[in-house]
Amino acid sequence: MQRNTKQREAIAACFSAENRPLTAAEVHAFTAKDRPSLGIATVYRTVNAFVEIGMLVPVLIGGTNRYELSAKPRHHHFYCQKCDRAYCLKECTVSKDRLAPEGFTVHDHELVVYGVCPSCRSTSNGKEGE
Amino acid sequence: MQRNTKQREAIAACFSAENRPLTAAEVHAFTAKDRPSLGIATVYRTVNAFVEIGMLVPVLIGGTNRYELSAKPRHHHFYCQKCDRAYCLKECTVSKDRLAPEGFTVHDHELVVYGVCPSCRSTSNGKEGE
DNA sequence: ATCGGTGCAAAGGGTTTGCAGGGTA
DNA sequence: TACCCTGCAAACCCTTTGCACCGAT
Repeated sequence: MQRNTKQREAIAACFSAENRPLTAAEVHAFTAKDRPSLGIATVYRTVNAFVEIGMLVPVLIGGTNRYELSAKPRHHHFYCQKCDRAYCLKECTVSKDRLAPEGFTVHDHELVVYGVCPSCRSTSNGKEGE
Repeated sequence: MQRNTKQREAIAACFSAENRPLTAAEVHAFTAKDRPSLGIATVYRTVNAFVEIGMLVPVLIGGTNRYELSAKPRHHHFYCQKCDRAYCLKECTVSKDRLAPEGFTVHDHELVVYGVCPSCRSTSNGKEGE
């Protein structure tokens, strides 16, 4: 049975607040403001626990693992090549039929759009926080 | 200027022979038959060099980095969740317009289909362990 | 008082890099 | 011969794990 701790609350809050796929490092950075002692290992363990209970789903884009709230309709993602942030896009527009040829069993699919996000485009900063 | 070595030949041959995105570990395993002394570091360096000269392109799916020949028409990929192999699918069928909302600059996109490949489906071999 | 959660540090995979020696041009 | 390429090992980054302590129930 899971217990409620301040750390878990802080980690869960990140996902609600950002509403986009986050890496463990991003979560760790966000929680550092309120709970500087919260270790990166706790972030990983908690995130994995949240995935197991179905609260988060893994989003594999951009090399590092990301996670987002599972309570969202099917959608795809945008990856900003400047700031390495992932964003959620609107609902899925990919036609489900014939995604793969005969012989392949299709379980799922993911569409990732690469480019530059509005924040990076307007400020032409790069890998900066906010 | 690049030099032709047996190692580089062997590495390039893997991509021609397999015609699908390969990880460094996969390339290393293939070359091991002919050139057991070829180190994994050489695979990484060579693959990165091939990307720089435009011969290979990175394919970021499934957690580990993969690479494929760039001399192929636009297409997407299938990732087998059993054997961890990536395959190339037919040409792109995603409509290019409205991939992202206002404010986002779109450079590229990638559609990944997850499932089980014919080889794993028929023989039920694969990674086992489930 | 339990027993899951946390912090720290060390361990584990994947990838890169430093260095000395080897092979191509 | 010159210089790139290679092998090996150490370094790095991301993620997981061991262990002792903390704290929610």
